[in-house]
Amino acid sequence: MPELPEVETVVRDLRPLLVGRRVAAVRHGDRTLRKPWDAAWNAALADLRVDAVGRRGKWIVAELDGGPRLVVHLGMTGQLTVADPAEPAADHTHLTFALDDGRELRFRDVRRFGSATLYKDAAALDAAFRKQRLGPEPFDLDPAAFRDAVRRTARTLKAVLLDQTVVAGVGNIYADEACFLARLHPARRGATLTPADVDRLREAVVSVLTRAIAGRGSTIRDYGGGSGLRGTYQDAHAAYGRTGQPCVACATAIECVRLGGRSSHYCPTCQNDSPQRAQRAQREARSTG
DNA sequence: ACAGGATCCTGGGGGC
DNA sequence: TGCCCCCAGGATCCTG
Repeated sequence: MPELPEVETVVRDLRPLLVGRRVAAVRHGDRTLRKPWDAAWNAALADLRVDAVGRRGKWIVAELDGGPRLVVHLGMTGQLTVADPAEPAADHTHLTFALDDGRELRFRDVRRFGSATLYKDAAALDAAFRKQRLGPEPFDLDPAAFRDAVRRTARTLKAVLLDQTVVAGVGNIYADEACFLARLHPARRGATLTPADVDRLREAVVSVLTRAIAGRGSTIRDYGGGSGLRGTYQDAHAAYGRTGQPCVACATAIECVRLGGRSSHYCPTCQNDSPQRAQRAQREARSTG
């Protein structure tokens, strides 16, 4: 579920509640997550203080004193919240970290596509990110490198934007929103884009993510920030989830197709990359190398 | 090598 | 009401 803006919101909410706190105890359920929680980590975490809470792509990273890194991925339905122990834990709460101030950090994930992992130090975490070839943050994208990555592939723009090795943090909502803003059809093939097209796409990604963070992300169904508060950016969506509704720019009905196994929403007028136009763009792309 | 589909899991909503 | 099918903010493995 959560993409970069939602993960960033969770991090910002949790940071003041967690930094400086120590882990008093860890409890875990018996249902396995995408990566199983190792029971040995319960003892490894005991008494460690949280020094920092951050994010890399869609991964939440808590830095603990002495070096260990607790890394959480929310998958589709994950929720990470701080709660009072008196408040009953919701179904599908898999991990509970009791804190030294009497509160609890809870990880809940209905579909169990998420994970929580403890790395022994920063180097071990870096190695894991390198192994999965996690790409750059959208805000740090090198324009030339992004042009190369997009124009080198025959995949659709939708697939490229969802590829975490190209850019980290973009998911289904913001891929559609970025394509809309850049006026590029999500089914367009990367290799058919001009350098200017790719630059426009990169700027659209940054713009959409920045505005979504300011709106605390998009709540479609499960997502809430670190305190369970809903996001607001769903109200600003121009494409995602708006099938059949009028385009905010031209009033044409938004259409939906399946790309890379994901629903992809677009305006057939504003994002009308006709075959002729795509071919022309491809010729230009070849001639400019 | 690369692109695209299947798969993991649970729950909610729509149609009959 | 019940059932069945489809859908869902993701990542990874497998196939052609």
